[in-house]
This record gives sequence, C-alpha cells and structure tokens, in this order.
Amino acid sequence: MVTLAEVAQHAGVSSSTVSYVLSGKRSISTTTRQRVEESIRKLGYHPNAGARALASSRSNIIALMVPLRTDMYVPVMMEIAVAVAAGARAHGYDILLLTGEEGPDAVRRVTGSGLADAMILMDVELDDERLPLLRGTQQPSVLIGLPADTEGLTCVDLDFRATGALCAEHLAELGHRDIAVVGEAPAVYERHTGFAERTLDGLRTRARELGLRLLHRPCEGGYDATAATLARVFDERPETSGFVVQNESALEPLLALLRQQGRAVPEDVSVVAVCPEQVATQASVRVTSVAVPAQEMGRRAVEQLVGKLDGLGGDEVVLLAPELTVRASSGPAPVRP
Amino acid sequence: MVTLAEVAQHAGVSSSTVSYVLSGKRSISTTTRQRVEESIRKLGYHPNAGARALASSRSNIIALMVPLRTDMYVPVMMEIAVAVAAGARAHGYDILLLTGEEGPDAVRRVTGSGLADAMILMDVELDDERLPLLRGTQQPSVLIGLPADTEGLTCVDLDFRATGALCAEHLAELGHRDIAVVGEAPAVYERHTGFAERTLDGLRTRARELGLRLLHRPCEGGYDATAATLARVFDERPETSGFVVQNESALEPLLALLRQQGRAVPEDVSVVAVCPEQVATQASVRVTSVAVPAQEMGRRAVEQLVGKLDGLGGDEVVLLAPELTVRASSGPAPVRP
DNA sequence: ATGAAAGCGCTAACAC
DNA sequence: GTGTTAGCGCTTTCAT
Repeated sequence: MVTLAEVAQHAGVSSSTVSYVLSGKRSISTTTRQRVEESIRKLGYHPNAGARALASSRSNIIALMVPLRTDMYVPVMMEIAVAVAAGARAHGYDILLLTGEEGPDAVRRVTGSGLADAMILMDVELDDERLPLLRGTQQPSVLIGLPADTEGLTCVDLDFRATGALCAEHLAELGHRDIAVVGEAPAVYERHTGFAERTLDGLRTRARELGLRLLHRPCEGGYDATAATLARVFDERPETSGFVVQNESALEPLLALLRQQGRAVPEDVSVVAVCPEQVATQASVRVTSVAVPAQEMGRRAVEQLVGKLDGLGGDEVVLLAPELTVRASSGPAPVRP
Repeated sequence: MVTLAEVAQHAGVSSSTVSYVLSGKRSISTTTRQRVEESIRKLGYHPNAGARALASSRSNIIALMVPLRTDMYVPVMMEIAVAVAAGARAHGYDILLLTGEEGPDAVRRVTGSGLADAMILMDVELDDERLPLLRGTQQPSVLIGLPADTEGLTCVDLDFRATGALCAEHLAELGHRDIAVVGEAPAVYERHTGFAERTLDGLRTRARELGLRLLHRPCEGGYDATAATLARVFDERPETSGFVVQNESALEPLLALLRQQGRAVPEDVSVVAVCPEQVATQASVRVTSVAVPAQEMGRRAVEQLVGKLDGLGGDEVVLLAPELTVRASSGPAPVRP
C-alpha cells in the first residue's frame, strides 16, 4: 500500500506538503504541486480513508436510512436513494446505506462511531422515534418527509397538503362533485406516515371549501384489493365521478377495472394520481397526475445537508410545490340525469 | 467524545484490556470484563470507526454497486439491495452504496482507500468493464449476475438459462406450439446484460428440443410499447398461444390488452412471467411465473463474501435453481381448428 | 490474565 | 511557500 510519506519521499518534499496539495488548504508553488501530483500518479497513491477520518474527524460519509419495508412505494424510494447517492458523490461524500430495521440504534451507532458525518432519513413518521436522538446530537441531519413537529429539524418533502388540495381543485374545476380517494395501504396510516395523512388533509380541507363530497378508502394496491375498494366506493356513492389515487400500485388495476365495468375514462370517470411521472405516462391511459419529484427531493436533501456540514444554513423546512399535469384521464364531469 | 482510554481509566484497567474485552481476542477474567462493560455503558462509549479501521486495516464495510439506471427492473434491485444490507449487518458489516455511474473508478477508489473491505456488484454485464480490476485486486468481491467468463470470480445468480428452459417446458407440456417472448427493453440487450441473454438462450434451446416455434421481441414495457409488440406478434404469428414475459413492466399491460382483444387467459392464450412473486400475485390475473428470488440472492451474496473475508471458501458460482409456480394464467393450448 | 508501548497513515498546528 | 511534529483512537505485539 502506498502511503503519503512514500509520495512525499518520491517527490522530494515533506508529507505535509503532499497533504496540502491534496486538500488545497494552503498555496503551493506550481512546480512543487506538479511534482507531487506526478508522484501520486506514478505510485498509484490513494489516501487511506481510516487514517484521514481519524486525523480529521471527518469520514466524508453520509448515512442514508431507507425503510426496510421493501413492498411499499418502492420505486420512489429507490429513485430518491439513487439521487441522494449521486448528489452526495458530487459533493465528495459517499453513502452508507442503513435499513430502517435497526431503528434508533442505527442512529446511535453511526453518530457514536463517527462512521458518518451526517445522515439523511427517509420514510419519516409523524412522531418518529428517531427524532429525539437527532435533536440531541451535534450530527447534522436532514429528513425526507415531514414529522409533526419540525422544531430543530431540517426537512425536505413534497408539499403533500398542497398536493391534495391541487387534486381536489382540478376535479372541482371539471365539475365533479363526488370524489373518491383510493388511499395508501392501511399500514401506512397506522404508522402515521406524514405524507399520507397530509395529502388526505389537503384533499379534505379543499374539498370542503369547494363543496365536494369526499370518500376516502385505504387500499392495499394490487388487483383484488383495488377491486374491493372500487366496489365499496360505487356501492356507497354511486354518483362518484372522480378518483384520486394515492397508492400507485392501485392505479393500473383501477383503470383496468373501470374499463371492464364499461366506465369510460375520462368521459364517465376522471382519475388523478399522485405518483412518479413514469407511472403516470406508462399506464394504460395517460394519467393526469401530480408528480412525486423523487430526484429533486434527493438532490435537495443532499444540498441542505452539505450546507449544514459547511456551517452555512440552519434548520429549514423545504416544501416542494406540487405540479399537476393534465393528461388523458381527467375531463369534465358527466352531465347528471 | 468518549475514548477507549477513558473507559480504561474509569474501569481501572489498561486500554489493551478494554480493547480485548471488545474484540474477545483473549480471555479476560469475569470480574474485569464486567467492570469494563459497566464503564462502557456508563460512559456511553462507542469505538471510533476511523481509528479502528486505521489500526486494524479493516473497515467492516462492504461496498455495494447498484446500477444507476433507476428506470429498470427497479423493485428487484431494491429488494436485493435491502437484503444485502440486512445480511451484512447480521455479519457486522455496513454497506457503502455506490451507483454504477462512476464505473470502474469507484472500484479503484474504494479498494485503494481501504474504505471498504470487499464489494458486491450488481447488474453485471457479460463483458463487464469492472471485471479486470476485480481480478487484479486482493479485495474480495461477489457479483450478483453472471458475466461471460467467471474465471477467478465469485458469482451469485438465478439460473436464468434454466429459467428460460422451464418456461418453454411448461408451455410445451400444455400443448402450446407457438410461443412469443416479450423480452426486456432493447437497451438491456445492447448492454449485453447476462440474465436477459441467458434466459433467451435457455428458452430457444429448449424450444428447439421440444419442437416449439419461438418468436422473441424486445419490449420497452409500459402500455404503448407492449401494445405495439403484441400487434407485431399476432401479425407475424397469428397462431401464437403462449407468452413468456420477461419485462415485468410489460406484464399488466399485456394482460389488459389481451382482455381488450377478447382473448381469454388462459383459455385462448397462456402467459408465463419471470418476475418477483409480488408482481405475479398482484396482477389482474394470478400469473404463472418463475420467481426472481431477490432476497435469497442478496443473502447468498453476503454469505459468499463473508466467507471469503474470513478466509474460507474460494471462488464459486452459485446458481439458484428456478421454480415455476403454476397460477391462473396458463392452461392447455386451445384446440386448433 | 493483564499492562506497556509501538505504530497504523493522515491532518493541522507551529515553526521558519 | 515549505518543513517538523504532535497527535487522532485504536489494535496488537511483546512483556510479565
């Protein structure tokens, strides 16, 4: 293994000079720099991560805690994770992947050992058990998601309340009066995941203001569960002409079911979804949707975190404004007989 | 920050004793051990990762390289990644997440800096550009996927050739004679990803042996692309009665399209898919499928790697045997007029 | 069964 | 602009 000292010797300079060439923390004459850089290349030198972390108290690693539940809104999570990884690398950081499984212990382990300089938490619950620990630590962190109390925390999330409101508005403008919300799986609500509850809240509030009737049903997703949900909806509210789909794995089944039932989209029924663009555009009907900007969320989270690590910027809640894209699945409400 | 020396002082022992209590590398009297453990708890001591890595030349970190392409067979990748992370933790390792983006450079960076003790590569191409580097390194590694030449490498993968063969056999047994393969996106073949080509190979070989006629069409997935593919298939081979779907994002669209065309599944057309269990069971028809055992692949990869790190076991190719589960989408071929 | 002490490779004062 | 050097916190011989 090539060490910094060997590089120094090879270049005929002191080890600190090599170190400073690497870090750029003090000015080096061009000739010296070139000599050092050449030695580095020739010897194939790579700084030792452990030694560097020990000496500098910085690992240049960001921990990313992703939910263990692999069965839920997976594509979005993956997209965020990859965006975080890419963004982190762009700032010189590597990503340590933690699964939610370990829970708060993982936070302790990572902060305690200095394994990571900072952390990003995904899938934050409204009253997340990891939050007290974060508040009590020096370690900078950013949440992707929004807990009930954001005091002392930095959060990045789509403004799901506005998202819900936007969906309600869109359907209201088209003349729909009876709206059904195909929600997330019951477990998501039981865990009090912020985004699900906020979306619903935005939906309900705006619906009330606009005089819409709203029916909300959690839905596991998949064909059978969606079929059951749909049957219940039309049973209880036959007049329903607008759907807001929150669980993306219920989207395609819903469209297929409506088709089977002879309900035309968007002539008889309008459908609006909250999902990644890809899902909306690849479905059997181009679906009017509010995109979950996974990439941007990941990118912004890293930016916030790097800002904190560099001592700039404090706690802040970044809520991304939702954008609704009208596609082929929504249209004027059918004329009532 | 609490250091090992502080623990030692608090417990009234030398620092080496504390170190040995932690590592268990030499016998300690019960009384001493208890005193030390108590001090550790009382002081809230956490070993410093950097120092440990420097002194022991082991980071207890495994690097995991996942493909950057977030749009492809994502759920499987995510499932594998999470399984790897969980498995690694169970063996005392953390996971460093690398995106394929950096390519071979990431391998150099990680091996050179001692950031990770070993690495797991996903999404391996038949002639992957990272392989020469791996062969030339001391760093243990495991591939998830199978390159063309496995000499000197350890690989874990589903036996995709057998998977293809299994699908062909199943349809042949049911009396089907004209089979169409809805393949992966063209880009997947262009990159010469092993699993796609092997599946096709297994399919073709067995089909020939069984006297089946086989039509293979790459397919981007999504509704429109699948519709186009389906149209071409029936155009060229109107007699087609069996489908093997390899691209999971073409599965639900295919089922919906067949339904729309009035082709009953499985009475008129049989469908067999290669996909995760969840996709097969949540589709609009319970789909006969060969499961991609993502969890087990991740688990096995970690086991292989830990074995290597512990000096046991050498290079090995672990091919998991495919299992076909018959569900509602496949049945006897329709009687020809 | 325990201690003492020599590094591991790098960073960052402190010198000049 | 460059060199010298004292640690960073831990592991691991070598002693006893």
